[in-house]
Amino acid sequence: MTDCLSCIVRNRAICASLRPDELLLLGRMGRRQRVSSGHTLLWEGDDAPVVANVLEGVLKLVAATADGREQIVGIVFPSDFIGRPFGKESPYSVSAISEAELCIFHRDQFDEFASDHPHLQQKLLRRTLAELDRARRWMLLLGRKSASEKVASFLLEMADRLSPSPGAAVISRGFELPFGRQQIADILGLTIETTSRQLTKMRADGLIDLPSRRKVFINDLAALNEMAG
Amino acid sequence: MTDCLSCIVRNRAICASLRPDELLLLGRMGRRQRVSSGHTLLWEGDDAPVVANVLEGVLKLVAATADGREQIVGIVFPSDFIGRPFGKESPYSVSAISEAELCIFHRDQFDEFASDHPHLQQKLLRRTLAELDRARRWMLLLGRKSASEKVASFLLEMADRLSPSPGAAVISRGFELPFGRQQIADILGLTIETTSRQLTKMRADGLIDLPSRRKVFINDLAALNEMAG
DNA sequence: CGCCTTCATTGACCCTGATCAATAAAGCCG
DNA sequence: CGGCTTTATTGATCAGGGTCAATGAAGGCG
Repeated sequence: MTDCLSCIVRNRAICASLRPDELLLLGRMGRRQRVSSGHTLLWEGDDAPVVANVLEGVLKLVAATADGREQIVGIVFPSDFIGRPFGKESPYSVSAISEAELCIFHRDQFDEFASDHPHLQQKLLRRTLAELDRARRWMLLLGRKSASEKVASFLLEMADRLSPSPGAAVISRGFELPFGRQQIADILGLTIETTSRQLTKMRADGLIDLPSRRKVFINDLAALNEMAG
Repeated sequence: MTDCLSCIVRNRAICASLRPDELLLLGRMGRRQRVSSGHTLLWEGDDAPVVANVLEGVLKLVAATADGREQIVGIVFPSDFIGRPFGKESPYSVSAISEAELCIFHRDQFDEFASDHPHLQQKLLRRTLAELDRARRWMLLLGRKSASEKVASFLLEMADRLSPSPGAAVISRGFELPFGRQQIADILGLTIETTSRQLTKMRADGLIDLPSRRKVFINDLAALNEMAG
């Protein structure tokens, strides 16, 4: 079974409004694919003939300067969308930062399907607007916040986005970041050293615990919120 | 005549796909409004009961930290859209930075109209995707570029966006920025002093001319491109 | 025209975060 | 387990850009 019905069906955020026959049609258009951590699906500036729906895993969107400095401009979690419907080339590269499972569509085919299904298009619009809001809040962080404010904001955002259900007590149970230190630095517009120092200081001050490289416990949520500004 | 048909009709980017009767209906829903420079239409965090279409003038989208640092997260030119279709509260404030003329719609009414007109919704989706791409390129600038790279990138982007028609030789004729120095600083995540020093240096190096406070001539486009990275 | 306000430029100094370099701790695999 | 690679931490130093302060130039208006 090469189609992608099961993954589409699971993605209720996008497809809740489709009828069963429409769902079936969309599912048949998709192709399931596993990608391994570190693999780059799309390169910045290349033609992007596909869009995809993320089932499992985490991916990053990376923009880079000519001399190799990198900025992560988006983080893609399960049920998020990759690629540029109605677009041509991808303005950033897309790489998996963990094992991931995708449902891939030919862009033209998907665009056509979307054009014929206003409800799907409306869902896409809502998600894109939400993503734009998130990007803009991130611009405030990148342009105006200090290193400590950046790291505190990052931990709070991750505690929120990594919660399986909204309001779940992911904070009290701690959580596991899908990123290494360099990737956190690339998200925050910092160096790996500054990121590490800030985390170490927050642990020393008792705000957080770092039981392993990627695990985080938040001890003092109020102080962290204060710190994030 | 309080309706807004003429301004809607002019906005071909959004409305090119609507039939004449649909256009008329949409035009009747809108209300024309002039706003003066400096006036804030929407406040960050407030409920935003309207969306609007910009006819004339320039507006800024501003996000701010609790202690008052500001970052401009979007610039709104004529034919652009303001507000958050399908959203509730505005995550940033919207202020006019020049005399502006808008066509304002009640959000609920507009949402309903959009839901019934897939072509309009598709246009909105395309614009939102383009805006998201722009925001993400800006994140690279904010997170990873030096002051001189930021200012050079800014001048090039403005030369491009202020061209009346794509490819028009706005560069050779020079152009007038709709921003003061503080606003440029707020766009680039710099201070006004650093912005001023960079511009002065570029003029001293012969890359640009600054015949008046807001006018810019680009003398050496290649060098500026090089500098922008 | 001349006063006054706003906006921009320039200078001196300092601090945050980058850079360079060394060490330490985890993961990986035979 | 022990060697090897990758990733993270820590230290020392430096510089880009922020901060504070003064000056200068434009625009607004009676």
